[in-house]
Amino acid sequence: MELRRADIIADALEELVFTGGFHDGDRLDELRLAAQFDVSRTPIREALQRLVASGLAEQIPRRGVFVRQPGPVELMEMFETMAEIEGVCGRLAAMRISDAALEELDSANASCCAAVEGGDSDGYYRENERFHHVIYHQAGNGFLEHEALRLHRRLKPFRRLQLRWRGRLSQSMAEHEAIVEALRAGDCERAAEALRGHVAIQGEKFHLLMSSLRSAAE
Amino acid sequence: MELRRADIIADALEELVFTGGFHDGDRLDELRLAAQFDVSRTPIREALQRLVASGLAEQIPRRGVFVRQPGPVELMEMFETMAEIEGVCGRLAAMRISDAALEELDSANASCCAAVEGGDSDGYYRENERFHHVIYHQAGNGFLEHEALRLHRRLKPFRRLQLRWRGRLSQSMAEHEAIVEALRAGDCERAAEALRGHVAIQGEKFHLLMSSLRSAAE
DNA sequence: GCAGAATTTCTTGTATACAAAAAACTTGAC
DNA sequence: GTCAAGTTTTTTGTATACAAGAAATTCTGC
Repeated sequence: MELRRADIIADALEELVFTGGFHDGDRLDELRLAAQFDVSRTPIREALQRLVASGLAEQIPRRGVFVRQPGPVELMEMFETMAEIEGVCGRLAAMRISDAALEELDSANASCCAAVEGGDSDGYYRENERFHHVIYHQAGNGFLEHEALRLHRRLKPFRRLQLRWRGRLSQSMAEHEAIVEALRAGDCERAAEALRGHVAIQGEKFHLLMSSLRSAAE
Repeated sequence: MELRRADIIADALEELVFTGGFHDGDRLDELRLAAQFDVSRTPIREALQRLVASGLAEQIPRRGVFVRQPGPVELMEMFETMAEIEGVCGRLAAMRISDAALEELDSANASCCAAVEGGDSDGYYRENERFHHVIYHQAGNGFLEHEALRLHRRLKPFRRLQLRWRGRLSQSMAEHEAIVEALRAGDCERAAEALRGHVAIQGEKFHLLMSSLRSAAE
C-alpha cells in the first residue's frame, strides 16, 4: 500500500502518458491536476518531478513541465538499444542460466504458442513478457536486469503495434525456440545474436509501420 | 545559469554522495539540510527526490531518505554492465564512426600517453574520458549514448581507484590503441570485444582491490 | 529495576500563503 | 489595423503552517 499520494499520482500520470492520454508537448498544469486529483499543488509537483526524472516529461524552469513522447528517431534508438541489451542479457544468461529457468522458458513458450493459436492477444503478451523477464534475470546481474526491465517497460506501448504484421507472431515463436536452444547449449554468441535479432526486427517492423502510417496520411 | 535552487542543491548533494561526503545509510535530514543551505524544506525535498530518482538515495515513506552507496556486489554488477554497454557502443561505432572521430580518438590517446609519462593523473582522466565519450557518441544512438554517459558518470569515483595498479596505465593505453585499430578497420566484433575487455578488466582490478582492502583490515 | 502503556516530541507529508517571473491583455500612438 | 509599452493576470518557485505517523520519552504497575 502506497502511503504517499505523490506516488499514486505519479503512477497515474505515467500510465496516462504511456497509454496516450497526453500528447507530446502537452503542458501538465499543476492547478488543473491538483483539482483533478483533489489535492494541493505539492503532491502534484512531486509527481511531476518523478515524470521528469524518468524522461516522460521535460521541465523548463519557470515555464512548466511538458509531456515528452519519443519521436520516430528516438523510438528507433530505444528499440536498437533494447535489442543490444537483450543480446547482452542473452550472452550472460547462456553462461549462467539454471535448468529450472530453461524449463520456465519452455513453459512460457508453450503458453505463448497456445495463446497465438487461441487468438489470445493479452495472453501472448503476458507470456512473452515472462519469457524475456526470465532471461533478464538469468543474466545474473541485478543492475543490468533492472535497466533491462526499465527500458522494456518504456517500450511496452510501442511493442504492441508491431504484432499487426501477419505471420509475425509465428515467426516470433520460432525465434524464441532458437533462443532457448542457444541458451541450453550455453552458446553465448548464438544466444546474443538470436536475442538481438529478435528484438531488432521489432524495431524494423515498427519503422515500417511508422513509414506506412506517414505515407497513408499524405 | 540555473534558476531553481532545488537543482543547485541536488547537484551539490549528488557531488557529496559521489565524493564520499555521505556514507551508506546516512539519513538526509530535511531540516538540517534546509538550515545548511539556508532555504526552506521545499527545495530540499525536491532535491532529495532527484537523488532518489537517480538511485543515489532510497526513500522509505514516512521515515526519510537515506543515502545508498553501492556495495561490492552491486559495484561489480555495474562494472560488468558498463563493460557490456561499452562493447555495444564499440560494435555500433565500428559501423558508423567518422574519419574525424577516429582522428579525435588518436588525439585523445596521444594526450593520454603524454599525461601518463608526465605523471599528470588529472590529465589522464580527462583525456581517457574524452576517448570513451567519443566512442559513445559515434555509436550513433543518442539514447544509448545518454545511458552510457549516465553509468560512466556513476562509476567515475570508483574507476579512479583502479589506477593504483602498477603498469595498469600503460596496459590501458595499449588497449586503447587496439580499440582504435578495430574501429578504423570497421571490425564490429573485434571492437566490441576490445572495449568490453578494456572495461571488464577495470571491474576485475577493482574486485581485487576490494578483496585486498578487506583482508588487510582483518 | 524493568516491561509495557501512554504521552510527548520529532519528522515527514500535505495544504496554503507569498514572491517573482512569465504570459496575456490593455491601451495608446502611428 | 499594427505595433509596442505598460499593466494585469497567471503560473511557477519558495516559505510557512498544519496534519498525521513514527520515534523517543515518561509514567505506571509489578
